[in-house]
Amino acid sequence: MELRQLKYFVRSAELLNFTEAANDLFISQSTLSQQIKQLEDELDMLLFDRVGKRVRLTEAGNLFLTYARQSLQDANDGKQIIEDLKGLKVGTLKIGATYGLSALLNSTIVAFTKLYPQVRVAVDFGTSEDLLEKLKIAEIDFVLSFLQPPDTNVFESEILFDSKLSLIAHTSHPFASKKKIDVKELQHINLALPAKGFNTRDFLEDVFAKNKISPTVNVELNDINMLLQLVETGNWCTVLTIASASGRTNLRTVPITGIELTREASITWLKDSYRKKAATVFSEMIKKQVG
Amino acid sequence: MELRQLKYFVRSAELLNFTEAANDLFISQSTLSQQIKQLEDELDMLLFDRVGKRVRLTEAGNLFLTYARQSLQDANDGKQIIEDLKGLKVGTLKIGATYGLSALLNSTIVAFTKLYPQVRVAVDFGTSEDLLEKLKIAEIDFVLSFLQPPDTNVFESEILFDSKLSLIAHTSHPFASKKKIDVKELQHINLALPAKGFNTRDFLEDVFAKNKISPTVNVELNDINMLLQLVETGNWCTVLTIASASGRTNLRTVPITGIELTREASITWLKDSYRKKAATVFSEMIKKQVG
DNA sequence: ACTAATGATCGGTATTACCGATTGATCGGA
DNA sequence: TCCGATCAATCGGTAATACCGATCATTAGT
Repeated sequence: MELRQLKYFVRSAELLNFTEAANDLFISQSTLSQQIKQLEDELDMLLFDRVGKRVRLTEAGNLFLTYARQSLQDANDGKQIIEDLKGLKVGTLKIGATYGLSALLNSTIVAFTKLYPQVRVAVDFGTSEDLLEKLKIAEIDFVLSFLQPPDTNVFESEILFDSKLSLIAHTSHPFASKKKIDVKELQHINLALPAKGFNTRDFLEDVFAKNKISPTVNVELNDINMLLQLVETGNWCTVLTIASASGRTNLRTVPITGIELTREASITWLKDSYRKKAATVFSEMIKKQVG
Repeated sequence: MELRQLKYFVRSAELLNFTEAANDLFISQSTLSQQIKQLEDELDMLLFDRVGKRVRLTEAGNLFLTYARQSLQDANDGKQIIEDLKGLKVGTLKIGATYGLSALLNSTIVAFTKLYPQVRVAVDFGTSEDLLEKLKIAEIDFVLSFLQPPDTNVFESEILFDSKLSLIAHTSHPFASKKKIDVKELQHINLALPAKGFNTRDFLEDVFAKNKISPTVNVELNDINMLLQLVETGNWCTVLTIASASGRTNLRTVPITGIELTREASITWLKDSYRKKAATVFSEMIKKQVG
């Protein structure tokens, strides 16, 4: 049994005339006759009652017709869902992102879902390491992070934009009004920083070590939003990329001088792997947004 | 797109291993690979994500899988319903019968539905002419009647049993206790007969004419059951086949002598037409019942 | 009785499903 | 780090079959 035969059968059952059905299907009458016969042989049951030059559906044919139609319909629906996917009318986009890029991500999500409201967007926040692991097993479509993945055999990265690390303080904080701040001054500020393991934190620790300074870290958190909320109380400052604080009007970013603190935000894909349409489109929107 | 390809795709999606799937499907790995590729080409969309020696479903593949499964399921269900039909687990049996055979019909229906409770039986009572018309356009599966259809090019008949016409009287009626009655004696009885057009009535009229007798016909009815109920009042007698009165204990049948009044009950099919299984089985049950 | 219409059948051709062998790549273990 | 095992893709050849045109048999309508 093949869909081709079902198609021939259904059309024949509708027209109850093999010759017309054959023309309608752009095949010869003999082919149609043979294919119907083949289907009947396989089912070991007559589907049509040939009486004279007329054909009628047998009881079996009538019963079978429903299922044949449905089978064709389902196959067609499958084809259609693929077309919808091409047009981004369905599907789920799974994004992995580090907290530092949540601001950028949020605005892109808003724009994306406006254009493609039927695509579900699932965001997975986590550390770069965790996210790359998930990317490896295709649990997510791509990763937005500041980390450049080392293994270029498995991953494929593209730099989105540069974002300098800077001091982030609430407007009420004494340092908020400063034009700039030297890296060594960080020692005199109460800091709330991302927990160890966070890429930015590890990067910072490296910087601190190299500059032989040891700032006061009162609080460390594994949630950037909570961190920023703490900063908004005015009790602490933090150090993050400028992009991290975008959208929060009551926070000020103060450039840190005395050392190069540029971080490269990048998008990372699984190398040589199929990229779903929604992912490609979304990444293009991100690039446009930052470019 | 063919069911074969969908079958290959589904199994491959389940095992996520082309080699195993190919073995499972009893085809070569190369064939499987080609067929999957062909399906992907038609959909213009990758269904599998080939990464290294692994295959994963793409988002499109995942979406398509549901429909592919359903399409296969429907085709299979169609096949199953045909099998059920062969085993008489579904379907409708449409029987045309003249009233005279209702008693026989009833008992066979009881037996049939006991064996095949899932087959619906629809009985169409009417005159032989009406029923044969319906048989011609396949509205019913066969006709049970006393009439032998003249057109043997269209119809195909088989005699089920002989049933003599006899006088039917209520136990309280004076004639009920007679052992036999001569055809000429009918003139002295008040008769209730089937309406003109009914086969038995037309046959009787012919007999009356040939014997030059004119019995008193007080009542004529186009409903045999009503006719028998009238007879049960004791006011009238009627003339029907013995089979017609079977099952009614308060009626007596009195053989009519002096003329041959044998009627042949027959089953009539549409010639050279497909006979549904239920119809064949039912007719065999009738033959067994009368044999 | 004749004619047009219809489905089945037959022989031949083009397509294609299928296979085995091979290649290229990857993975896991020694 | 190398080697063998594993896996999917590809190629060339073969067998199966979908398809066609021609023809035949039957039938419905004139």
